[in-house]
Amino acid sequence: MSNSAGPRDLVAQARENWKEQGWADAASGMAATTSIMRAHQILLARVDAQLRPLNLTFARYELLMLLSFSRDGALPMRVIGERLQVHPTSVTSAVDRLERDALVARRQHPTDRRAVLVVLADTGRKLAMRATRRVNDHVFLDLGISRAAADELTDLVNGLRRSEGDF
Amino acid sequence: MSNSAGPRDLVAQARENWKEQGWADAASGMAATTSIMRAHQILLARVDAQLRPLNLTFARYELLMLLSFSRDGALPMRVIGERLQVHPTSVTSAVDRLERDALVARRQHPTDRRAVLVVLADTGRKLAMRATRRVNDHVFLDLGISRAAADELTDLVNGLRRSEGDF
DNA sequence: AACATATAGTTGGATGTCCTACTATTTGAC
DNA sequence: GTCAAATAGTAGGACATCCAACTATATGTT
Repeated sequence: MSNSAGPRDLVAQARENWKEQGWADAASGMAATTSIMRAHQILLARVDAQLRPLNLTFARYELLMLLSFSRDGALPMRVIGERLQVHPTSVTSAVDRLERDALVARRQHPTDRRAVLVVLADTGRKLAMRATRRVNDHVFLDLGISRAAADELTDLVNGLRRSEGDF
Repeated sequence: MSNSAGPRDLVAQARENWKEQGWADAASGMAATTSIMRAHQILLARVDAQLRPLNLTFARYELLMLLSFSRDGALPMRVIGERLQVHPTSVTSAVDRLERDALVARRQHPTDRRAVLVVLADTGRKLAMRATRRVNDHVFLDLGISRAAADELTDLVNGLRRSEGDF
């Protein structure tokens, strides 16, 4: 019946389906999960659209920013993976591409010969600044929801992150 | 100084960095975006962990469920892409793998020779049911936040989706 | 010291997402 | 009716993510 024209709320639709099937007690979790997936897709697309002209992606941008905020502009691969909470192989992949573009370089760790230091190059630092201006101005400054709503969103996700042992 | 041991809140850390750099007005958007990225990673990992034993992923599970809720257990590729809000090539990719596992089949569209109908196989319908039980019981039923919080989260994301023209 | 165990990174492979380009078919304007 | 423009799918490619397996190095226990 709500099958008129135009875009419906697909999450609400799914929630109704869940209730009809007798899974009402899982509906909130399903709806929240589906919502997060869509929010991720929307925000990643917005950020990547701003970074594309700079030949960057959100993953690589985050890595550059992490380095630029670090004391020496250099961190071991392992620490990068910990901070960004991604798999070691994802760090390898991102650093490969950043190094290919001469934005970072791999260096020997001074004391641990297993470890690899990733050092931020000047070009990398400058590009990260340009990228930040773009994402701040065109994405973060106005997400399309109020600043209070954005903060609430962050708070609610904090609960989820806590349940995952993030802090 | 908050550089003690143990896991800190990396989003909060980033927010502080943003303020220090004079980007305070973009901090809420940055924090919310980063939070969504992490929430996505957490929830996708939980769901996929439940689906892996069934040889499914969230993307393919969603497609199976979409078909199972459809009137005839069949939809054109284009409609699937619209409903799941993914690129046509992502639908092709998912259907390829579902078809490989004999969970769906491609059929000719009755009136449009360009179009492809994806029809749900019995095995696909049964597997979708098993999968739903798993994700409901082990993920959706308890996200690690209260049901009210999950609903608030969905509401806040609704604002973002509205700003994207989702409905 | 010597060996078992843990840790740091990389490689190879599977999957998902998007983009661009291309083919086939349908629609719509003239 | 004809032909340009729109639409449906697919192919190929770039990237990101994870997992499993492997190498090299460090640690710690005896």
